[in-house]
Amino acid sequence: MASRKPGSYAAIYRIVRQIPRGRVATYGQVAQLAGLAGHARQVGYALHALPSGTTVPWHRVVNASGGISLRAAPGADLTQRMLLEREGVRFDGRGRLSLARVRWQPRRKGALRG
DNA sequence: GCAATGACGCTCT
DNA sequence: CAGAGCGCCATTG
Repeated sequence: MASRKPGSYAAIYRIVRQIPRGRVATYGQVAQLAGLAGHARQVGYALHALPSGTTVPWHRVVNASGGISLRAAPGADLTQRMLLEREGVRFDGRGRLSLARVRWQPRRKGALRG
């Protein structure tokens, strides 16, 4: 099973929790922020191990295509989209969102005037 | 330790 | 912009 290895996943969950409302982040972005640059797959793997009563806004994590990746749950993708729309995220006719607009921009330590 | 899998990303067409 | 193919590496059996 997914095994309880929150040791590394903890870093991933920490990043996902930093995602504000109305914004989304890609797996690769979360991975890099978590220190797992290049290991985007592991991010998805970590989220996959999330329980139902998790406090992690996993629905704010999407793939680099700006779309929702299919998963084991037969309707989970719809749930994610619903949650995102509820936060004001607009989807394209093909079920994809404008990453250029909703992409979460984490501020670097220090100086990013913005 | 080897083989197969996966909530992905990038490049080419 | 959209679709298809290859590569990346950790987790699982």
